[in-house]
Amino acid sequence: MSALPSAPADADSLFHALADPTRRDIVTRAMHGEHSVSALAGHYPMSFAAVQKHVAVLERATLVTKERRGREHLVRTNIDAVRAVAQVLDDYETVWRDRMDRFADVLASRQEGERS
Amino acid sequence: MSALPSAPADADSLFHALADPTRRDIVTRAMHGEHSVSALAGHYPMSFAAVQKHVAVLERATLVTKERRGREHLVRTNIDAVRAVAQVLDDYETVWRDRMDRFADVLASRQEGERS
DNA sequence: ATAATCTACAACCATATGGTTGTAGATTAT
DNA sequence: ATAATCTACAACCATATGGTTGTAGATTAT
Repeated sequence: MSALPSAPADADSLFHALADPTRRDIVTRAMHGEHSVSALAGHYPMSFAAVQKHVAVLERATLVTKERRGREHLVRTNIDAVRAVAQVLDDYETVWRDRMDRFADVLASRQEGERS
Repeated sequence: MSALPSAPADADSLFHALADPTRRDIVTRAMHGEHSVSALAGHYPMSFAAVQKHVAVLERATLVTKERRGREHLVRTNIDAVRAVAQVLDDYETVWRDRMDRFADVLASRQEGERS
């Protein structure tokens, strides 16, 4: 569907980036619209530098991108990276489901055996 | 569907637990069947104690459960916790989609205005 | 009974992480 | 031109993290 403007980062960076409530909140805000780093910083009880670091972590994980507009750097969520993480989890789900199916097969063939 | 044998942990613990390749591998192995902690430890180039710590992190995050069988503690993946993480990401996806829909509406009504 | 196996946990260490303040470079506003 | 705003980054600090070895308690095997 969408082109790949930046290949998603490794699972390590992605999960680590999402393992912080401030960063998850930034991802949510940056989905609803563009925000400068200082606009974002205004929402959190910490220094601008701290928020800037959080944005940098998200950027390294490809979860957000920054576009320079004048002296501001607008932060935007990269939904493809979110989807990449979801994909990892869906893969787990698939593995689980396959295993359940095989398990059901074994049970079924056992019942066949008992019946005959 | 499935009952809740243990309420999933907070998103912080869940994402953090998944942000390590060894732990993700343990989750995968423990989906395919039960493994004792030492059986798991055999697969990784680190001490038993290190693996035991990884299992403890996964257990605190509710991603695995341990059931004692004799002197062994069998580790099993809790698929509901995996689903809980997937849910968080699906929520992002939903928010994004809603935003896209509203955006499309705005564009459509604008075109209406131009046509009339 | 004794030895071996499995797990838990303490103590320790190096590095990563999340926060701080301060300085400096770009850009915009006055 | 000068001041204000926005961002980047260095230096620093306390704590968390991922690893280690060692000790000890349960359980199983001999």
